[in-house]
Amino acid sequence: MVKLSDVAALAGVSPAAVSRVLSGDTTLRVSEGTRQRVMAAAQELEYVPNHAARSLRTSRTSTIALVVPDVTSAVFAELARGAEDEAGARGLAIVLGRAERLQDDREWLRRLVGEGRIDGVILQLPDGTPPADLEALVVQETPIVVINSVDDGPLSTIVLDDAAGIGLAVDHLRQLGHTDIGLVGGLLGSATGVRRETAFRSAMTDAGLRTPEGWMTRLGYAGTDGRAAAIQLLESVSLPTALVVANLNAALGVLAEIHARDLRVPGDISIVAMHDVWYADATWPPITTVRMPLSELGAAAIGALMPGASGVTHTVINSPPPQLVLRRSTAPPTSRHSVHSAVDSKEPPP
Amino acid sequence: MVKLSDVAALAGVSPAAVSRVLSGDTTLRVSEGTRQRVMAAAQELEYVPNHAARSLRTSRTSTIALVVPDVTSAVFAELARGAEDEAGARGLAIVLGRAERLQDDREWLRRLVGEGRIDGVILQLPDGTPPADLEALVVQETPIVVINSVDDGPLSTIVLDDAAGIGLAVDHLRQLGHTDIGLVGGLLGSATGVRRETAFRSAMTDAGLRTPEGWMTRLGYAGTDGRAAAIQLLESVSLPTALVVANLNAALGVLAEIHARDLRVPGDISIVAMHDVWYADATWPPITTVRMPLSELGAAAIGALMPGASGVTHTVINSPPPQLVLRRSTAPPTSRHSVHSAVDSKEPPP
DNA sequence: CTGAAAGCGCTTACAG
DNA sequence: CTGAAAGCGCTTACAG
Repeated sequence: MVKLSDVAALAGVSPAAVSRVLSGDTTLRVSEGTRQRVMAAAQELEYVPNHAARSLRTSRTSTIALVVPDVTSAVFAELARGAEDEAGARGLAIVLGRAERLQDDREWLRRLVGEGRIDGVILQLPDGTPPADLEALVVQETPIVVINSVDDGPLSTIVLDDAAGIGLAVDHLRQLGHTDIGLVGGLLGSATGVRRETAFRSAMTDAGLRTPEGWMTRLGYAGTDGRAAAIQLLESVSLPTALVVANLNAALGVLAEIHARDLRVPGDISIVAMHDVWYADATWPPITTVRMPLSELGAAAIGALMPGASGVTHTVINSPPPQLVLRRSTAPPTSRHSVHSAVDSKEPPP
Repeated sequence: MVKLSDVAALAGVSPAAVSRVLSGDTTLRVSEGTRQRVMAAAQELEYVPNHAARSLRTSRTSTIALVVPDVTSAVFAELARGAEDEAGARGLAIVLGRAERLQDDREWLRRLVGEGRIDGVILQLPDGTPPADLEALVVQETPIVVINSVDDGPLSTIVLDDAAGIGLAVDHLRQLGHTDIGLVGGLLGSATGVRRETAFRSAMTDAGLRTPEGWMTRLGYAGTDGRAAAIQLLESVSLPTALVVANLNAALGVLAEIHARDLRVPGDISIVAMHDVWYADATWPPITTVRMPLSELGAAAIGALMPGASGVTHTVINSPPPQLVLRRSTAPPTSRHSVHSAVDSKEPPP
């Protein structure tokens, strides 16, 4: 490997001068002639600075850890792309980690940080992580930003504008004429799940509608969770004419169960799901979704870890705003449901 | 950060002694008493060696780059898990990269290597990468292993046992009584696609069956590719009673198109797909798949980059062997197809 | 405007 | 059996 002193020798200057020229200079204390010679020499030798040496000297690693609970989740791919692009633009590398490790091997992140291998951590918490586990992370002096999970607490957070996204979904169904709308929600204890359910309730209230408790499930974001939710919902006495599904993964399960019962989407029931991923367009019918700014979330997370960023902040990403991606899983309700059945299903005591 | 000399001071020995004790010692030239004192001191101070310093000294980084074309692909998640577990066990970190970057920014990998940030590269090539691009990678002295793509050439390769997987799928359909079997294949120019098509042809031949060219498509692995393939297939004069789909992603698209035409799976047509991913169980009907040892592939790739590994090798992962995951998309053919229609569709010249 | 020197925190021949 | 010393390749006060 060619090193600084090689370039210096070729350019006829000291290594220090080369270092200064190549790093863009602090106070530009180099003559133009010298600068030219140095640049030419570096180019000719294809000089690339050694990362370990630089890191040892500066205590900066230009590396960020991206820790997520589930690489197969609907949100990961786009999130990772946003983070990667931003990282690339800043010359940072991204180290991948699974959030399970935080539990399986509590030393893992601590070791990564302790070894001085990373400048910061982007962390998406598994649903329902207790606040105590958050506190445990805070001790490390490495900056951490928690994404797509909690939106307050002792660590910096960045979340999506869940209220806007859910609002869009509800509005869409309203405009189609639906009044009986159910929610397939996230797991009880999921921070995004809570935000989305709250947003759903308030959007319904704003529209002058009510949703019986029986039309809202909280079983989680996975495909099987959606299937379980659909089983539960479809056994209600009365059915909603439309469902807002808080995550596209769950929507696949919902769709499967509806098919299994020989009901029709959107004929018997309309579906809108949060997050737009390729397979929303590869199901039958293709699913109408709300596209959320996930790559922007990823990019913002990188930004939040840069030296400039100050203290603990709580950010909501709402640019570009959530966008409805219209496909074929939503349509006006059919006349089968002629009665406005949105009433509280208060069951009599047994 | 506590450093080696701090531990040495507390233990009353030289830094050199601490280094030797902590690194497991070369020739164990330390008295038991000293070793105990050193270990105790390191533990008490929670000493973690600085990675940059060690890396600068040893020229090893304990970091592997994992470069893939598509994080949303059916194979990525499990592959990454296998690689990550193996890496974790060896104390390595994994840096994520997208294969697009190899084209967009040809400097990227070169820079990563040049900076001395990685010990090796695991690379899954985008379908149809020309061999010349492979040669370009070989110049770097950092070990590279190409996975899940080509199975020979100037770089080390690791692939799945595609022939065994496809054989399993064909056998399953045969046992159900199918004789008219089509193939939804990978992109023309996809190395795995070619292997799977070859395997399909030979499995059919072994079974004494023939598949007309019109029942074999080569449009790619994505969901939309599967949809396009289904459109093409379903417009044949005669239809096969079953399809082997070379990738689960494409199978979603196939399923969607079949639904769109109001045909039934498996009533009208059976489907088996390669790769078992969560959404195979979240569609309707759930899709029968062939599970391939992807996490083992990931782990093997890490192993292939370790110092012990010698020279260019070409490996096929076949343990555990591919496994049929029976779901509801396959069934015996219905009597509708009474005639063995597997004949070459040699069209007359126009 | 530029160079000589120190030092980041390790590891490892080389002595003793 | 253990220590003193050199050096990995940088960056950056400090001189001049």
